[in-house]
Amino acid sequence: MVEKDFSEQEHQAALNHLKESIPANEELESMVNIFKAFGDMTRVKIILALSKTPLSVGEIADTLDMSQSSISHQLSLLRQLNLVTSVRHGRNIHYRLSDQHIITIFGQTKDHIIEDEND
Amino acid sequence: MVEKDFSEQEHQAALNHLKESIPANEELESMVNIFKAFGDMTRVKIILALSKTPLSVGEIADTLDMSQSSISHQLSLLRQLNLVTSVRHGRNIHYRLSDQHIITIFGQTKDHIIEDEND
DNA sequence: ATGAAATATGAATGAATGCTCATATATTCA
DNA sequence: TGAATATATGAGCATTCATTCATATTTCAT
Repeated sequence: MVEKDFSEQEHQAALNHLKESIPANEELESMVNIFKAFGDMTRVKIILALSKTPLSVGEIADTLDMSQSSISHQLSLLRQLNLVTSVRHGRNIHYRLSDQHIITIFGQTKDHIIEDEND
Repeated sequence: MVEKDFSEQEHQAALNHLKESIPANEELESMVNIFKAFGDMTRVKIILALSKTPLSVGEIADTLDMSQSSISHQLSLLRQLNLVTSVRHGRNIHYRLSDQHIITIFGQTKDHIIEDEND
């Protein structure tokens, strides 16, 4: 095979610029961290619960049948990533999703899965 | 506080149905697994590279400056999740994204991050 | 002030995970 | 067939991570 066909040429062109086209670690890290946050059943459930209504830590723990401590740890992580915000109301602290974008991403992913099942 | 105000009533109503409104583990698991896959720098880079052009294992390893073995292991995981597909071409195996949905999800997440930086 | 209730936090532990190394498998070519 | 090239795979190791347990902190009620 002396001559490459056209699509092979395209491939070569893409290959040449590929290395530079991939963003540096620092730029990708926040995205990766958000996906990491979504990659845990407990956190996904917390987020789904908060998508219905703001909730206190205790309410989330009750809803998910999990310990207060575990939920609190996870909320702390979600808060660090700005995925949730918290406001104290008396003895309770109300957590809510920081933006609705999150739910859109969930929906998009569900779409991917559904498309997948139709094979 | 004898009477609850209106938004408090809404909250109670939401709380009552909350437990049932959260999907069972089996239904969430595939979503969580996809997010887990996206929650790793190497796999994100592989996906971004494949979003430009189909690539062989070796080409990916070269592009990302990582070992053949490591890339192959990760590709195997991405394949299990139907995020990529592979076709053998002679000695090489060409990997490609199984659908463009994936890139949409990445974009959506980037939007979330950008919105976030404008606080 | 004091006790109770809600939440946060640090340390410890077991499980999951990513990489490496060695090796197996598959394909081409001479 | 046999050597070379590309990819896959299993075991081992170090690290990360989710939960638990014990305890600290904050706020309310009395």
